[in-house]
This record gives sequence, C-alpha cells and structure tokens, in this order.
Amino acid sequence: MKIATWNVNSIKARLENAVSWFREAKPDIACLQELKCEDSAFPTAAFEDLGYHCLVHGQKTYNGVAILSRMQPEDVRRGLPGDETDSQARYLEAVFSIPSGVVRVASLYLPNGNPVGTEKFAYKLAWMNRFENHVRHLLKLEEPCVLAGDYNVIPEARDARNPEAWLGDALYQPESRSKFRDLINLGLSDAIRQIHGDEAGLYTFWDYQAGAWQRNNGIRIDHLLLSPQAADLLADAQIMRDVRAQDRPSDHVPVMISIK
DNA sequence: ATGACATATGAGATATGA
Repeated sequence: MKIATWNVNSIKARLENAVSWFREAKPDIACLQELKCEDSAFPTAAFEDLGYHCLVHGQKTYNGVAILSRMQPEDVRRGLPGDETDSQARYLEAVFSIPSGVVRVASLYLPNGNPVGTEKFAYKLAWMNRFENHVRHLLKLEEPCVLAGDYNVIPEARDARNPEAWLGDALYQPESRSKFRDLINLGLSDAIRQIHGDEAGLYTFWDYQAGAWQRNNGIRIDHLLLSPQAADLLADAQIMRDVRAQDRPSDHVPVMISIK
C-alpha cells in the first residue's frame, strides 16, 4: 500500500509531469497540494483514466489540496476545524479501506508564514495550533492515520543544506520548529526519519532560483507524520528526488511511503 | 542584493511562494 504526498505547484501547469509520475510511481493514495485551481478546473478526467478517484478541495489562484486514490474515499472532511472564518483551502481528510483494515489520510498545506513578524506568520502559528488540536482528536481514534503534506517547516539543521541561510525565514523559526516538535511529541512518527534515521542530505524542495537544484541547495519540508498504529505498519519511505530533474518540474518532489 | 524563478490573473504589473 503506497501513500504519497506532493506539492505540485499548480496541477494545471504540472498535468503532463504529474500524469507521467502517477504512471511510473503507481501510488495507491496520493495527497497533492498547491493545486491553484477551483474544484471545477481540476483535471479529473486525466486521473480517472488512470484509475483514481479524485477528492478535491480547491481554491482559485492559491492553495488547494486533493487526495487521489484507487479506493473510494469515505468519511470526508474538508477544511481544518477550529476557525469558521478561515476560507483558505489547506486541509482535506478521508478514510480508505485497505487489506489490513482502514487508513485515515490527510492532505495538508501548512501556511508558509513569511515574512516573520507579520500577520502571515501569526496565521501560520495559529494554523499549527488548530492542527495540533485536531491531531489530538485523531489520535484518540487509535487507528492508522497518515498526515501527509507540505508542512512548510524545516524540522532540524540536518534538514537543510545551508541552515544558516534560513535563520530569518518562517520555515526555520524557533516557534515553527517548536510547534512541529509538539506534533512529534504527541506520538506521531516522521516516516522519513523512522526509515532513514539521522541521515543528512534528505531534501524535498529546491528553489527555482539561483541554481538551487544544481547546487543541491535543498530543504526537507514535505512530511508524512504517522499515528502509532500507522508507524507499526511502515515498511519504507522514499523521497523521489529524480522528479526535480524533469522538464518543467514542481519545486517540490513527491515523498512516498509503503505500509503493510 | 527589495535580486534570481515560476505561477495566476488577465492583458501590464502585481501577489505569492519558500
């Protein structure tokens, strides 16, 4: 059972690239972020042709998340609870039947938060607080749960090629990293770390600018956090970095796990 | 280095991203 997360940076601009990746990687469930389109503009037919159900929570121009799956989604939740005034499409959750039982999967696009010191950074921290509250609720269910997405947080220095360059950035602020650790301390497992230990040089994002890819100036900000019941099932986790070298790539690459 | 690069909107220049 393969579950992936990928910030595509516009599904319409990435369609050819994405279809090619789905054909080769064959994920059973794929969480996508930064669709940058409304539900009605999502290229549903292209993915249905590949055998996927398309669960889409879109928004014009910005944000937008989706879960594409071989199985029918059930018990769907659109949007992160905790603030009825928040209209940004950054959270989508559903339950899927799998051979070993069920798995709950969330596709999330955590706010970037730059520049630090503005209301954008306050929104990021508030969103992380709301997310933590929701995770507390999910953990009480005691079921396999995979929280996958673009967290926009560099957890540790080893998760950046040049950590000192990110000191003033919202992705590497002490508050952002502390809130991320709070999630881990609730009992969630970072799938890449569970499989790869303290290995350095594991990145999921390379900026389009200044030859970041060519210089391997990357950061690890796309994560799959697992409930204890999902962590027990984890068999593998890989960053698909070759995707960054393709024509017209997203600045993020897919991360895919395999669970029993 | 208030940059670079990519995308959406909309038809030029601006907002956003990380």
